[in-house]
Amino acid sequence: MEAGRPYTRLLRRLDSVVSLTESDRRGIAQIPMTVKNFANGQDLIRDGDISTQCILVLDGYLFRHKMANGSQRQIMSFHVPGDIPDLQTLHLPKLDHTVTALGAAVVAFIPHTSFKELLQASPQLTHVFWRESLVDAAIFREWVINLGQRDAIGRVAHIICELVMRLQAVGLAQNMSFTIPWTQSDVADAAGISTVHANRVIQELRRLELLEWDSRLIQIRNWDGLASLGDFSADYLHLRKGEPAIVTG
Amino acid sequence: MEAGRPYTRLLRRLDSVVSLTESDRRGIAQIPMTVKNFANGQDLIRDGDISTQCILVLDGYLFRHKMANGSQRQIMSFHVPGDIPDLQTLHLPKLDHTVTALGAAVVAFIPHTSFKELLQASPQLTHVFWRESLVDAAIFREWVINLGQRDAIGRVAHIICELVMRLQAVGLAQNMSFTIPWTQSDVADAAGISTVHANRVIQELRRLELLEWDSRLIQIRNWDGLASLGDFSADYLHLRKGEPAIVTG
DNA sequence: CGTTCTATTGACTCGATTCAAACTAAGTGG
DNA sequence: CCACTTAGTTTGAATCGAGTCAATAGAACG
Repeated sequence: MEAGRPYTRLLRRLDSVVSLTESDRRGIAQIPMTVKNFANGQDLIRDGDISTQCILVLDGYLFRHKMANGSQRQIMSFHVPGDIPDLQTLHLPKLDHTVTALGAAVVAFIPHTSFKELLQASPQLTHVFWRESLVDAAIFREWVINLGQRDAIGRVAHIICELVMRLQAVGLAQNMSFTIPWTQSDVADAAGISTVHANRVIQELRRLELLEWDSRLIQIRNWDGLASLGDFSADYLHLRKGEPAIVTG
Repeated sequence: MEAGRPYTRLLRRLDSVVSLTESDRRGIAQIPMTVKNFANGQDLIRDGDISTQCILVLDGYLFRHKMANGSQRQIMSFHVPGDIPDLQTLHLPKLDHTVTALGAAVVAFIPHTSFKELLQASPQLTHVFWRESLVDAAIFREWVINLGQRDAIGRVAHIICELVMRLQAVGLAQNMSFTIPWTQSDVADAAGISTVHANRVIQELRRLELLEWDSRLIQIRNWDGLASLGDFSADYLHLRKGEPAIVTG
């Protein structure tokens, strides 16, 4: 497990969005972070909690989910290193869903108080983090489309495409392949389909030679085919280096 | 059509979230706004556009949507007076979906430049608008659950419940009833079902005496029954007066 | 008063779920 | 090292919710 100094992940992520000033980089490097390990399936924060700190993923995966009708779990997002899955708690501290570790995960906790002080002092950083929270929202919009308009195989293909792109953006999907410690039942709950059908869809993806999917290791074999089946276009991820970040003069 | 001074809608909306200072209220009242009318079905901004201003709904409804697989439309949100459906363009100016008028609508355009100046000058207002954009995201998360885990009738019930609550919050759903100029095909595209099935589901809602649905006028007859069928809980709307908004000292 | 939406209905089809069972891999403890 | 357990994957058969196609009925519009 690579972890390094916790803020490195964050800096590397923000660098992909905007060029930070030296003062902003120093501010981030000085922010207090508490590193902690979580085991597979462990909840980090739960639906209904009032949060006082933010979670920065350093290593491994997290996912956000919520129960519908009391028992049916919907996974609403997966999170990769560099993500802050509960950034919204900065201004909306009451949780309306649960954040859980997918496999063993290392995270850093950042107290809201110091985070807010940092943002207060820098319009540039306010822009970058606000933007991050808006990309988060853009991803949910795409998931609405995914669940509302695509059939089962398209949904799963789309989820894989998104993960590859996001992992690639932080240097974690070399050669279009990555490992993720999920089960087919996790895939099913993210795609809004049954576990049995998830299994059939995965087999079909293999049969079409779009990818290899051996337990936890996924290797894309035909990106164009997969992207086309999943109706995937990376626009909504807003990955490229952004527009000028200056707020005013 | 009630419109009044355009910023009144905005102030009234923000008041429900936090208590603004006199200086913030003045700042909002002085922001330049251009009022414009739109006809049913007219696009305000389109997928791919680069936006330089924000849209404040004054009267009527807007909706956001995007095509999947080239031809299937998914509606991802409805917007009521007081909403700023493209608030995200402030930091993410490239549109990844289209905003369209649902029926005749009156909106105010707010230039990004003046909006950003205002926010730059007030941490309080930054908090309030950032929060608004996070509630927007929370609503998308709930729609992910809606489309992923609920059956057709539950989805439509949930959408109705959400609309009632949001309209009520801005004083536009007296006695649990409201008018909205949509067609059953719009409802279908929001719920991710076919038009024919939307029709059957609406008839079933009537038959169960949960509501009356005469063309454009919807009157809830049994809120508890409707909310229970739609597995609705208003938590995710984060409607109540918020937590202290002070960012630092 | 015809044209164009929109709503409604019936018949048929299909994608996906459910239920049930079998199979595989990975521990765990004796 | 082997019996036993448990979690996860795979398969088949029956069923069902929702889609498609096609036709009709109403409402709205110019």
